[in-house]
Amino acid sequence: MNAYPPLTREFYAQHATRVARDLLGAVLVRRLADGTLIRARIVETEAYSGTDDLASHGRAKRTPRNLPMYGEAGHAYVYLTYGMHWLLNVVAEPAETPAAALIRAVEPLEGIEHIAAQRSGRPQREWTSGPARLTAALGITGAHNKLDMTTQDNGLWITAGTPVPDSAVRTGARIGLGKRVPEPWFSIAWRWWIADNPHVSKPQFSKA
DNA sequence: CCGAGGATTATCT
DNA sequence: GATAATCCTCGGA
Repeated sequence: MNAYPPLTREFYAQHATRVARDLLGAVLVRRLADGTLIRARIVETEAYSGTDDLASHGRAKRTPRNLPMYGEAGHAYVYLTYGMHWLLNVVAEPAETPAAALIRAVEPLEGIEHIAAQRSGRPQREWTSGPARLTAALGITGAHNKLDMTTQDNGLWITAGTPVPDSAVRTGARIGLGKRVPEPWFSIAWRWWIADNPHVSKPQFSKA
């Protein structure tokens, strides 16, 4: 019965960098209202952690938008960027510590037809290779903000997959940060992806 | 192949 | 009023 059990709150309560690293290879699961099941392997993530991380929404104070980052680990933090794109994060670390892991890219495993329909007209490798592309493909919006992802009840959770060994993991600077983000935050290697995976958004800034 | 620029709006200063 | 954890299209090489 309980296929695809959600990752535990204890897992998400770890430091955002550990959560982001270990989410590689895990499987994002989405169950639509009509029962359609979509599964996609996580192939790229980023970490945002603490009030001193000047690239994070948690850098300043508590605001209505970043409030979920201060909440309980394992909940979704979904927000709109550039006025049109939804980005999915999972809250990490204990409550009161603003931290989250951004899901940047996934590899479709199941529910391919549904994904293709949402991303029609585009080549397959662009279906879910980007943080806003995957939310569009899986139908994730602001309606999912703050939902608990340690239960299947909300139709959105992550289950364990085949672990990815360090030898297959690459790291680099986070993508898309504003020009005014100071070092070391601008260049810190808080982005993780699976080497040679075609669904990664921008594999080029390679680094072991 | 690549770089430039537009889309579009909630949120913060 | 400016910005933004992005994506897409278009023009040029």
